[in-house]
Amino acid sequence: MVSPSSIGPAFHGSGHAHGACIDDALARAEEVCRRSGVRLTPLRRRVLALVWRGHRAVKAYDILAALGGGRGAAKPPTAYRALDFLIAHGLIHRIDSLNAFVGCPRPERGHNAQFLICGGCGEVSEMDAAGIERAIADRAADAGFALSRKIVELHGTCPQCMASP
Amino acid sequence: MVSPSSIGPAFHGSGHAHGACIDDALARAEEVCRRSGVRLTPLRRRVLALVWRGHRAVKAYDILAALGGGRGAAKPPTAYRALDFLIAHGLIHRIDSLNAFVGCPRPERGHNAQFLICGGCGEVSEMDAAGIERAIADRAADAGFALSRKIVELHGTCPQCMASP
DNA sequence: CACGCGATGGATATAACATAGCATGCGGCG
DNA sequence: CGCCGCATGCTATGTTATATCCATCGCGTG
Repeated sequence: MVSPSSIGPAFHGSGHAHGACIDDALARAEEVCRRSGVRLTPLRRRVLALVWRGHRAVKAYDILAALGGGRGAAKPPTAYRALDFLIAHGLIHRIDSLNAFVGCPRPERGHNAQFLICGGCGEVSEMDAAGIERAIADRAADAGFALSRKIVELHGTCPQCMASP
Repeated sequence: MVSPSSIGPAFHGSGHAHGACIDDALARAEEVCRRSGVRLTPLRRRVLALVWRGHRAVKAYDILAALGGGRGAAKPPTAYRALDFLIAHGLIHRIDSLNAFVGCPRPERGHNAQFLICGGCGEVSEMDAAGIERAIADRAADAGFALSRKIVELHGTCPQCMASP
């Protein structure tokens, strides 16, 4: 069995009960914030849920549009501030090559991450591959380069999309 | 001795005759275009030279500003079209995490690339590290994921900037 | 030459992404 | 109460990128 938000190169495809993923993510987020002594306010919670609408990267302005349901539409800073908070606490990741955001399935762990991004279905899968990290650390050390942020975004086609074009 | 545009984790710092890097890059580009049967027009050449102004990533709108020297300023599509051409022919790379562009020191080879990006001086160093490529390919294969574009952008501090803060 | 054709790039407009700076409300605490 | 810090809202603006249309140029062919 595979838990709903398991990490690793597990692509979910269309056939899973995604509500559980969202609930799980929100529960983990509550816990992370509680421990850090920061507030997962209703707005931040809403934004987090929106990012978790699927296992795909979500654009800031799509979140903004979803927020602004009522008459007064939400303004960009509202969305970006919430996103910044969620990133700062490791609850979501920014995918630079897409200008978009994806939920982190393991916010409780300070971990390195690499992303597999399917061009077919848009699904993003987060990995923490020790081999990749090691290769990067080795090469940086050779160069005398002190690493801070490591961006590994791998575009391609997931197994499901390979099977059904 | 190190050639001006050698590949690898060689940071250039401020003390090198950069004119040679530019000349070298332009000469390589001429050769690449000649072989591919495409035209390195004056505009494209100018943009390439501008990207090579230093070993740093250059923003599209900075190029645009530099182009628009005369009275009628150049328009965005002019710069983006030239940049797209240069990317398509492997003469420059886009650094997604910076929304910027950097010259490729080895346009003649279809190679994989990883970037070391110094937050101190802004210098970008291109590598082709077999170990990193292998680790990525292995992990993707495990996941049944067919890779297309691989983005590896490593932010941190270069040896020179570590030495002189 | 006249014509058509593909490549190039100029002009206008707009879309998409992101931040600055300031005002307001609210809860905690001395 | 008076003050502070935080979260959120607002206006405005800055930055990055693309769509669409059209003028031009070089070139091969009828």
